[in-house]
Amino acid sequence: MDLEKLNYAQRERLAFIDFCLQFIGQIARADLINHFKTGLASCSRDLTLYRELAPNNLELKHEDKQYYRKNEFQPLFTHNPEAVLNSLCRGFGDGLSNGLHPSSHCFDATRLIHPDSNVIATLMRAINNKKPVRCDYVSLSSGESRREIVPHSIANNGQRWHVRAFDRKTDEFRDFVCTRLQNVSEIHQPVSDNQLAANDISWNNIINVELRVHPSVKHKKAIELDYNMINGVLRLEVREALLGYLMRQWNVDCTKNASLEGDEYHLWLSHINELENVASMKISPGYQ
Amino acid sequence: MDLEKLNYAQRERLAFIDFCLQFIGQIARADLINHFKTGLASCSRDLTLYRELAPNNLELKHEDKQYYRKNEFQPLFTHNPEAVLNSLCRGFGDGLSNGLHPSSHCFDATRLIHPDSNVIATLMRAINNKKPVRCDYVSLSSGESRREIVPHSIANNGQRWHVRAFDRKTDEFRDFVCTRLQNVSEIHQPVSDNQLAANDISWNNIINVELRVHPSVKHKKAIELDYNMINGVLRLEVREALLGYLMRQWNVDCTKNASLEGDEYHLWLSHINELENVASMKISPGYQ
DNA sequence: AATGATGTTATCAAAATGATTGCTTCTCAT
DNA sequence: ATGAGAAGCAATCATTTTGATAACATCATT
Repeated sequence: MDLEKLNYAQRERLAFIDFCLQFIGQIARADLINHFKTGLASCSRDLTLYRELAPNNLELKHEDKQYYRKNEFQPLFTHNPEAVLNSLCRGFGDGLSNGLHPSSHCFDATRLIHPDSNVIATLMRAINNKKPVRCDYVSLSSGESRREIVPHSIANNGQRWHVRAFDRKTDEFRDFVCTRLQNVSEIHQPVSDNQLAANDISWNNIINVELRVHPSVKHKKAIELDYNMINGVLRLEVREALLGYLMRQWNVDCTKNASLEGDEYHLWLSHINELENVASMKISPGYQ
Repeated sequence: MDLEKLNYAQRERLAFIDFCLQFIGQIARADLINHFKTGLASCSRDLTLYRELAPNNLELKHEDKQYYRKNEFQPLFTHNPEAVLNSLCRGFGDGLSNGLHPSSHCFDATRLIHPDSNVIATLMRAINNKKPVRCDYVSLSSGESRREIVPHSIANNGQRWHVRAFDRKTDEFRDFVCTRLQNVSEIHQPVSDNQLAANDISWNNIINVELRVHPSVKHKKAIELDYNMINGVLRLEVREALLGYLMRQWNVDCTKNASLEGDEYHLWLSHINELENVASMKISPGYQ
């Protein structure tokens, strides 16, 4: 029997069983019924099929009529850690949210900023259509104003979702915070080439940086483990436009001699291939 | 025709169509085939069904043989913004990762710390089973040591995934960074009550805090929009044990008179119902 | 005007699913 | 210790869904 030959729905249910066994340790028929709104007999069939594919993965305990993960468990599916944690926090099953929380013991960081789904939708479509967008924007520095922007990407900077766009007011590419956009609407006009992503130099410029454990850290190994460093070094390629955010998000000490003090500095920027003219770096801890 | 009456797989495909129209603006049969590995005729059926359910949502453009979102579009499914952005960045379709990235224009913040999937699995199962765990832990303050801990929750503090657990070495509840745990294995022994979640006082204690726009911010409205504040106030209920992380994650100025300087301080802690003895607050910006 | 790519519709066979039944196993309360 | 109850299993059959195929439609391109 081959996993590939099964249909999407069947694979999905098997993956669910696999997931529950691995990350919860147990599964009952009722869980499957709840999640997939499937019939009773189907669940038995699914469990039987799973058992055939992986006989050593589970066993039924009659005390509580649940299937338990056996020690010899070998996952049938590869579970990406990020996706797993997301599933545990928010519920398994993207797209259709049927509210089943696999775990009440897993908590993602509190998000205080929630972009509006319609704003995201309008922006994403405009990006896809290569069309400009008209909106009211409330800037931190200059307050509210009506704008025309030509968006090309959406990115999270660790705190907020930004849209990267050509700003027709200032004639340059800038980041706009998604939650500060209001009354967004696509403009059905063509866009001149110079306002498209290909011309956003600091977006397209990839910077190589090298991070090391901050010298003030007592037990280097802890940080090396966190960042999965090889020989104490973590090499990254980052868009120039996003570099400053990254440094701030991860509290990277950007002084030349790692001279910042504070428990939060676990990393130090030990090398960067272009230090000059990286505008986004101005928000980095200790930069110049 | 009623959405509820359709089976899971069918609803999923309709949700996918709905999602693509709303957040990409278009969809072709090939996209469905790619994603669900479904037959050709099925896709036509799905699109036909979708059209029956929402005749004004899409139209076929023959120039490129794609279905396009119409202006009158009304979503058939509710798309949670967080889930949407996740889908755009990582691909639609949890559980089964078939690698279809709906968008190459959407980027989540760079994650530099990736917990090991097996460690998470072992921890989650131990939590569910209320069992202790033996592991090697590399602490920032005291280095490497063998430990026994009794975990009860996993939480992200904005940067890292932590496991909240009773530490048998220090006889108190503590946070352990998931990536610093090695050689993790469940101990098949019962746990005494005082080591279980119910006894983790600072975890169970919910603190009420009130955040306001930092007085140094020029255009208050921008921040109010970000945090969807009501009358300039954002009220939160936070676990005491996590409060300090939250304050640091969101750069909340925790001085009494909002006296911290720096562009990153958008928020100010204007009220807290218990200020004394909140140990986790010691990492908060400007606390005491 | 022919060609090719893609979508549509109809039809039929194959596969998956739902529902029902009778059975088993084990726990728990009596 | 024993019978009721809960949950799972396996077999069967009806129903629904899906896959495959073919004939046709539409439009852009050449």
